[in-house]
Amino acid sequence: MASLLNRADLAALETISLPPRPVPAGVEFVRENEAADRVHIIRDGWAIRYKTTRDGNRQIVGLALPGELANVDSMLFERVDFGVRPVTAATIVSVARLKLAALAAERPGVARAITWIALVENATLCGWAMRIGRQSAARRLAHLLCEIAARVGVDGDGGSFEMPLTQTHLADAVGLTPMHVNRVLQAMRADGLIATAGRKVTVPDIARLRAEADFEAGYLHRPGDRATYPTLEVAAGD
Amino acid sequence: MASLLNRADLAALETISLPPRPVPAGVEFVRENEAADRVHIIRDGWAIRYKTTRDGNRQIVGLALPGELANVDSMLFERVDFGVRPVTAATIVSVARLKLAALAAERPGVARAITWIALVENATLCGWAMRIGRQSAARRLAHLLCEIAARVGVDGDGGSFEMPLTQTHLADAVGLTPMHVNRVLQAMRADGLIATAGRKVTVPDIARLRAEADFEAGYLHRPGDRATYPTLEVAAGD
DNA sequence: CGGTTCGTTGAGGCCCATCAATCTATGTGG
DNA sequence: CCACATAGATTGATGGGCCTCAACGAACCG
Repeated sequence: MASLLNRADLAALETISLPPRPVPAGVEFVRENEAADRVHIIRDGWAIRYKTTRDGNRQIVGLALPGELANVDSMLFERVDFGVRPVTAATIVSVARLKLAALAAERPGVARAITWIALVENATLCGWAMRIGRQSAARRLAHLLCEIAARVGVDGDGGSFEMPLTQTHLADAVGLTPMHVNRVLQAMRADGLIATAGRKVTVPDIARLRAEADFEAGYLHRPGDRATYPTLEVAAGD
Repeated sequence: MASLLNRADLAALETISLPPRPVPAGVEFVRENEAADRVHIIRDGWAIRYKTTRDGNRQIVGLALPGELANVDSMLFERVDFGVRPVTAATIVSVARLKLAALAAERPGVARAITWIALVENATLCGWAMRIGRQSAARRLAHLLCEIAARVGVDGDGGSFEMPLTQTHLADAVGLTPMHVNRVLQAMRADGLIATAGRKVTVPDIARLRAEADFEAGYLHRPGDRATYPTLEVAAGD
């Protein structure tokens, strides 16, 4: 969010933001199928967006990492149809949805940033749908790990990162059972595609993992790919 | 699109729109993984958004029906990572992406409509991901039919509608093979959940189909659910 | 140090994919 | 108006990827 706004827009956003608030791990701070009157920014920790089926299964439909919005949808929709909860203890900053909508109406830069965020989520979800529908368990998992690595900024061989998701979370993200995720991860470790130690994941050869996953980072539109950011208008202030 | 804009915004949009253009069935007018410098509105006909895997499989990630945008993403992203093609012969109206972005920067109502559209696509994609990842073939198909019925405005028992998608399209939308789709549709017809005649689908008992599909229309945020549309600002002009 | 969450292992089975035809519509040109 | 081409729908046999059920091991934590 912040990196998409110039200084003035950011200051205006801070004016309407509530003070940071801690949320314990696992507490559903956006309730599935209930009204949500605030949009939340994850300041610290990881959160999952998920939907639950009537028969009790869960599908994770997105991750929110530090600096990202948990529920943009709430800006325009009174009711979101997914839940959000932190995986780890988290800190969030909240904004009343109508205030955010009003700010977006006043400030084109804010409106643009919101649209940008929504469209990146869109592209990400398209990819998830394609992989869940059309690719093997191994490829889905490899891709999820590539996506996470890219989002936490790991981009070279031997890079490692903290990965607070359990195998059950991974399963819910890629549409598998935890048992199968476990077996596939074992195979990936045996192949040397990844190494794990506790909650830390290491990628010895990122090109190989990406080849296995058929991963290309473009859809994430990360800062640094500013080639794709139209120069028409405001750029980041700093 | 039109129904989300007031008269003035709509007029402004028309100012920058190119004249309507026919596109034959099956012609990919937005190329997967290539630059797209225009946003297209489907005036007539149905189009599919899809992604292709390296090994040649296809996953449909969205439908664009008359009045809808084919590729909102192109407003902000130079390159989209999905392709779009009409299923039937279609007519489209195009707008240069930078002109649309500029219009959105000038007119909050346009920006809001674009965001609205992006967020509805988001909610729809979340649902698709959940069903592909977590639900049975029968439920996925039933839900897709419910969604289509809702989007074409069929809402009562015995309603019927033209459905130009082939069984292969349906398979690509729900992540199955055409053969399996065929078998599941046969079962649904035998159960009396649907009836088909050529390209026409009839739903004898929509409540039963929706129960089978676990369908709730809320996520589509259709006009008529205006309860969810914040009154903060512009409403439709007519 | 007992409870709880997470990871791991194994056996068995089902849902849906794969491969391979055949059948049916629709349309086209001679 | 019919022979033919082509796309789409249908059917059957077989197999595999992943699920289900059911434990057990390991790590964490108060």
